[in-house]
Amino acid sequence: MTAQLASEPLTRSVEDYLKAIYRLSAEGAPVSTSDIADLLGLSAPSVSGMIRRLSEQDLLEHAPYRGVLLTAAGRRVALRMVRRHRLIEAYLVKFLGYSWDTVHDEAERLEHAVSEGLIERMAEALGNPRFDPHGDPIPDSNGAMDELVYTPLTDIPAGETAEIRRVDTGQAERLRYLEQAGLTPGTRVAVRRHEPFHGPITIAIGAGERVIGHELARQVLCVRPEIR
Amino acid sequence: MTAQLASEPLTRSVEDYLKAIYRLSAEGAPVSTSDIADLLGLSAPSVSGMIRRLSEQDLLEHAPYRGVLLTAAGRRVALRMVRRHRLIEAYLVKFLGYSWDTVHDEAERLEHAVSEGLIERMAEALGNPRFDPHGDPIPDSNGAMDELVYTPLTDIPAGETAEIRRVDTGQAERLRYLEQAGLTPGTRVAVRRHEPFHGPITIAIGAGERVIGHELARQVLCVRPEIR
DNA sequence: CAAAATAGTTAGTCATGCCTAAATTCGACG
DNA sequence: CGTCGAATTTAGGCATGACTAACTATTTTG
Repeated sequence: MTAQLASEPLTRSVEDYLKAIYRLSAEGAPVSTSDIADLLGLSAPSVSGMIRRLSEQDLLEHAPYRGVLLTAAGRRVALRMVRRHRLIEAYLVKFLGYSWDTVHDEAERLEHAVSEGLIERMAEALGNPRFDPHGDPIPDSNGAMDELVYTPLTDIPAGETAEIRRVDTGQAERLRYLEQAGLTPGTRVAVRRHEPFHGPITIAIGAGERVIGHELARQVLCVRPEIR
Repeated sequence: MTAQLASEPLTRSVEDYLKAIYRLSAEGAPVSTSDIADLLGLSAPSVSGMIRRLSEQDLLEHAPYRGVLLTAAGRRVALRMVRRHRLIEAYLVKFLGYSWDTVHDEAERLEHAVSEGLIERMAEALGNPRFDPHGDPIPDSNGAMDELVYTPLTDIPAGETAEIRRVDTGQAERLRYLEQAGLTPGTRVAVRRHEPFHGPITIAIGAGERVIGHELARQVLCVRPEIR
């Protein structure tokens, strides 16, 4: 257990870097300087400098010219920020009338300012939810969280909306089709109509509508924007 | 009207200085460098430096060796912070189970992080209160606020608590008595018992109890910790 | 496989906001 | 009216965290 006794307080910058690196290391691969710079909107040398400071504090490991990986301590900080962010979003949507798509910026600032005690009170007021309004899992105070449960587009009831998360096909032809149709991860769609007997389904996306065959739609994996 | 169009964003420090200066200028007199330094826990040279920067931005006026006064723009910023602070305290007490005396630190950090929109949503959820849990008036979004209404200690019902705000006597003997009894502005007391026919009243203060004559108690002015 | 393109790092600068030490100013008092 | 002491300001330094310019390592490609 890597204890982190009596560490000096983390700055807002440090928290943002660690959260960004956590997000970028979903694949388990080392994270590049320029990916961090792009995500945070900073110059590459600024990131290089911060990487040095963070690795001196054992929050990440740096192989020069190769990239960085979070240490256990760094991941702990990142997961604490993820928990804060997602709980704040859930709270603002449930109790203060924010909508799904407007909470992000507010949470981005608040996550650095709330105390541990306030976060736990908010969690309790929400009934200790395990997922946020975007369907993303909320880590518990130890950093453990549920896996995301993806729902195929075919299983989203007509009239509901969902966000595309993963496309479960390797066929280039299908990927190309989905791409030009705008059906990429991160896109929100509303399901309009299911034809019976495993027929095509009609969805609204942005301004227009699309009709998707059942077989392809089964490979479009979504999350639904509910607080569960 | 001193417009403040397209000003650069204010830092947390700047907001804290302006709020402190506002608090210290209750009398309308210029505020001294050392009073600001004491209140914020900073060295006098640090305050001197910040005063220079703030007066360059026309947030305050500085007469060297004489003290500072807020400009209209500076007062506007200060009142916005006061509004935020008091609304946040009220919100945390009403909706998240904080007690009167533990909200301050949390509000102190949050007041710099919440957006204008969130503050207004919180105000609305509270029913646009005009006073915070300490009885202090909450400025409206234009900076206007009600005067504090003081209640004489004699008018606080038995069983209730109040905070002493002002002592309305100039008699040194009485002031000395109140001082040694611990009955100074800022002290919280609980009223235990009123003797009939304008007799003395018994109050609890800290650990012990005191019995105060009716005439003197009438001059001890309080506010009551309710959200009105 | 070498050169060009790309990615990453080092060097040096700047703004903010804090500090201590050393002047300076003001006001009071003999 | 001069001197002493307290308050204030100036001078100079430091940490954080950003930037640009210049250099170096790696990867891609003809």
